[in-house]
Amino acid sequence: MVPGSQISTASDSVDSFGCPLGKLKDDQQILGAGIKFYQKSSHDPALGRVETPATNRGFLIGLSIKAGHRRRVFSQHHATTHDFAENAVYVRDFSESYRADLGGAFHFMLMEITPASLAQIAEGAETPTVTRLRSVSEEPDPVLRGLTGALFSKANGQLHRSALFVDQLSIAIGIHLLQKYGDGRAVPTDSVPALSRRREKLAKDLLQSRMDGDVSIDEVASACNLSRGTFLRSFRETTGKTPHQWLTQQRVEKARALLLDSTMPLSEVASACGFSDQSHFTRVFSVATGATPGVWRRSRLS
DNA sequence: CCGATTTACCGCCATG
DNA sequence: ACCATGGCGGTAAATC
Repeated sequence: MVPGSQISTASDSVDSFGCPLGKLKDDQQILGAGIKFYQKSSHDPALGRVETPATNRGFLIGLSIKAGHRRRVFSQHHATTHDFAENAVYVRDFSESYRADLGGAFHFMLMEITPASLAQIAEGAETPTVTRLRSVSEEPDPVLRGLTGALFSKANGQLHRSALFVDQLSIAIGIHLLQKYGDGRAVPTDSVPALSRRREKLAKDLLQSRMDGDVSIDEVASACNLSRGTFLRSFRETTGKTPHQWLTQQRVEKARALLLDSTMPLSEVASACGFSDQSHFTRVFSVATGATPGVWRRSRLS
């Protein structure tokens, strides 16, 4: 099961992520147990366009080592800009095509993992089986930074070549990825039934209404004709999150929008998103985004 | 599914 | 005035 490790340096014109290699100053690869690791960097502020068609390669996790990278990601009808702080992580699904313009310095750890490898790691780790990761952009992950840093660390001026070192560490990284980015669904565990489509929508709508009004979990559960306990379990099964975590995510998303296209002071943004208090808002937002609301807003206004 | 227990979050305040 | 950080108690949420 262990493929061992090897290190290579590619030299084609475009790497496996559609990135023009001539612009890359540093490009290293390590094959771990079920995960491919890359470290890539460039100082060229105009890296140009990256494009990958939809494939079945699984998932790509990117970790920005240094702040200052920026990319504009194009989807069907619109484009979004992302600024990467230090240790910011993005996760994307290779089954969706990807097109982006890169800018600013670029220093990334990249990890590629297939659904099969995810399942295998989950099995060995006695965690709920997960074969998918949720899409993420710009979440801080210092733990992942530490782990991948160790992987690419140098001993005696050279990268570790011990297969055992690489394999064990890659498994540890895999477990971390599962726990932090796994999206709980897609496993037919009939012991924990998923929420029906209808109930899922109902529950989410009710939770949303809580942005201003007030709904308790008990009310949502009974609206779904479920006991509190089974509702919580099923909700987690289908969304991978607790109702609260899910709601918090919605609130932060709304806050991001308001911060960008309004000049409301933070205290107003806070209450508009269901945070009754500025300090609490700042705290939650920072955890979710990696930057305080004020810093985040200013960094987006240029 | 229910009840007990633990955890987390929220709101409030103080402070720089 | 505005924003960031931190402590703290009560309570809803989540787990067992």
